[in-house]
Amino acid sequence: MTRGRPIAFSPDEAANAAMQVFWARGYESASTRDLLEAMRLSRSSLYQTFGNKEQLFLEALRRYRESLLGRLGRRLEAAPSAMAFLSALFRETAREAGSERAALGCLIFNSASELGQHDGLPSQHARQSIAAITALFQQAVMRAQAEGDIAPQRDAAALASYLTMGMAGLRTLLKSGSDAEQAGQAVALLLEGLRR
Amino acid sequence: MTRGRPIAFSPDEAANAAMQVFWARGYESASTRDLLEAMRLSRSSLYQTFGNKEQLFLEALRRYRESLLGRLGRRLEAAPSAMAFLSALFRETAREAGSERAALGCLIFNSASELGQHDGLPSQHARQSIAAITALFQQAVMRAQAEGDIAPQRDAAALASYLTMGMAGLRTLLKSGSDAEQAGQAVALLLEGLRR
DNA sequence: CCATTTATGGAACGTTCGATCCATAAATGG
DNA sequence: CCATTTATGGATCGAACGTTCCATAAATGG
Repeated sequence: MTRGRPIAFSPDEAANAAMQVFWARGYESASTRDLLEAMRLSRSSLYQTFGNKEQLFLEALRRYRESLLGRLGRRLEAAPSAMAFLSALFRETAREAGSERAALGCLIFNSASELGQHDGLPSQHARQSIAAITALFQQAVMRAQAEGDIAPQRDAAALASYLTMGMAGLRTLLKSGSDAEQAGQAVALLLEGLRR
Repeated sequence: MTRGRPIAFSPDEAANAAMQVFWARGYESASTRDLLEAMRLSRSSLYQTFGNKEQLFLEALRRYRESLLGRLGRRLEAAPSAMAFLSALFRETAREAGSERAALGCLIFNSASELGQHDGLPSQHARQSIAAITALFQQAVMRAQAEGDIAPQRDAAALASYLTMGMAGLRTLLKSGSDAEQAGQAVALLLEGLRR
């Protein structure tokens, strides 16, 4: 059917490489040179395959979100209890303190902070991604209520917002270099507030 | 004593105008054109008076930090109780939801998020500013313990980190456009965690 | 009023930005 | 093997970036 020279790179791997660049450097600060180098393709191929920088970012953010939510969703399903899932998630994140991983932060919260209330798709998608995280937290909270770890009369949506706020704050602390003790203490208190 | 043409602008007001620009647009995204327009002076005057963009940012961040900490310190002193101060601070911040003020966020947390663990003075100063906020929170917590609103055996430093994490997260939520109900619920839970 | 000092406005610097275009390379189906 | 199709590499675009520089304007002290 198709004729012509076949593609010499994997669009999938290229998009993942772009995601890493946006993750490490932010939307605006990620230059097309940075992206091309990491994606290992030519300018022509980038623009032909992904449109432009904004569309490439949207694709990177989409991949990040789906990957993150997929991973968390599976972890939540596999966890012995929803509370165990939440505890482990926050404690493990706090334990990243000082690492390169911690300095990266989370692409979603990074983007939300960078893009704020801007017009345009990148900002919109970042906000929707935060909402998706909150929805997952609410799912976990409701399961924890069913499992008797959280009082059933408590507002699950409110607790989910509380957890999203906590994770956003934790990511900010880690990005600004707070140590494992500080992050761990803050997370311990956050989780205490969840149980009662 | 001094001879020559006198300055035609107030360096103080110019620095405050620059602070507003960095606050609204971020360090990298604030262009010299933006700054000059807001500061109402010429390129020459900017570079002669403030050195360069980095030094101007450091001055803007210094002003923001001193202004914020000064204001919070006075509010804490004047408050009937440290717990009342903390409650009011977080509740009022949550009530900003949806406003232009909320979309701006906090210059310190904005900068910490944008600059992360970069080398260089801007990143360092942003981190130190966060540490200063945590120190103020710890002061408030210790006073609340002395006043009987927080159990004295609880770790004041840990509670301060918890509050800094909460404020950082709250600012992120507000920046990404969460509504007053969501922010208010999250803050209410945060403050509950403080009391016990 | 003049010499001196400093501020000002604007031109210009080299670099980098995202994006476009075109000639060429490389594969295909017929 | 050829006509066709598509990818590739690189030159190039105009705009914007932070910064420097210089001629000029405007005030001062003597």
